[in-house]
Amino acid sequence: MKIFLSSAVNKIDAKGRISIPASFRTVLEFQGYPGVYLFPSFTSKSIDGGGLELINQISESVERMQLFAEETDALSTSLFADTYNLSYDQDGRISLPESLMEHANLKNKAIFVGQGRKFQVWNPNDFEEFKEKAKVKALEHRNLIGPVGLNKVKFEEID
Amino acid sequence: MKIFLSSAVNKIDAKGRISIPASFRTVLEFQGYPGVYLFPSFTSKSIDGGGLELINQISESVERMQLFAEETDALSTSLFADTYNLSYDQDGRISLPESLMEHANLKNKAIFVGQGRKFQVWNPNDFEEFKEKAKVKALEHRNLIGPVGLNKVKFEEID
DNA sequence: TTGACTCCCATAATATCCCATGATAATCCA
DNA sequence: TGGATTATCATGGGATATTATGGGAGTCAA
Repeated sequence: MKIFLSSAVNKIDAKGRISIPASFRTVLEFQGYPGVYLFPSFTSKSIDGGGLELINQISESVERMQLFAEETDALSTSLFADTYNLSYDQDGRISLPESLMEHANLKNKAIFVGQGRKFQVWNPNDFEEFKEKAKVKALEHRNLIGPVGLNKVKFEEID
Repeated sequence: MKIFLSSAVNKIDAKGRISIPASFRTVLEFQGYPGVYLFPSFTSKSIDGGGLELINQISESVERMQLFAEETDALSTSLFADTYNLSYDQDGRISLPESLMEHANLKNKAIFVGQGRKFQVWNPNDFEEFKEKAKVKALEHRNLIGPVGLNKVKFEEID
């Protein structure tokens, strides 16, 4: 499996540890590194996460931008300054940095949400709220998605 | 056989397992991966399912959408967050995640319905109901399908 | 020494593996 | 061709592996 799929609610224990879902760990290790990259989402009260692939993509796009503008220094600074590379223990757990916990409003539970080439970590309640809105938006743009939920098939006679 | 055809009612056992019809497994394996992708249907109380081809189409669609950055998060969330990649055991059984069981109102039986490039999983009773309504609609749009009763039919994708 | 962080082990719940069975469909062969 | 043998399939259940999670003990630094 090469992409982050499905979602799971896990507990944050008394020591501040939380298990990364096993299926997510499989993807991370498939990408060649036993660790995870986390940073605060720009657009929501959640944490963006991924593996080597994600961080490489980000690095590359930042470098491309820096060829053209000096102001991107600010961007890359804030991007990389708040990005953490955490390795998990043999049971697959990490302890989240305080600043990320705060940004995503995490208490004692968190939901890991697969998003294809990356994933997000949310406060479960906040995520429910977001998901409702997301569903509406997705339906609005459903025609752009393609065959999901539709059978775009043409029937044609053969002689 | 390359497409999902016909339908079958199977049992959900005490452990929550259900057999994927053998003919469906043949299609899935033809697509190159021993697993199935399932997600709640946008438009009905059923589960949409397919193989690698389906998930690749979805992934590609999301990639294309990168242009519309602000919608991307919402879209990829509603597409990937509830999508499960389940591999079946050597007897061809999977155990359905709670959230899918709930969405499709599944208890101890489910019907697998072939739909060409994908398939659906329904509560058998709900499906009967749906079929009645579908029949009415089909009659209304009969002119779009062509002569009913023809057996030489070609399925062709539309892009 | 205190607190933060690992490493390691225990455990309960769940998922998966493996084998058995009965039913049905497919094949074979005299 | 018809009857018997083989495959295939859905399903049940015991045994084993995996997963998330709790907690003890050791390490390190201030």
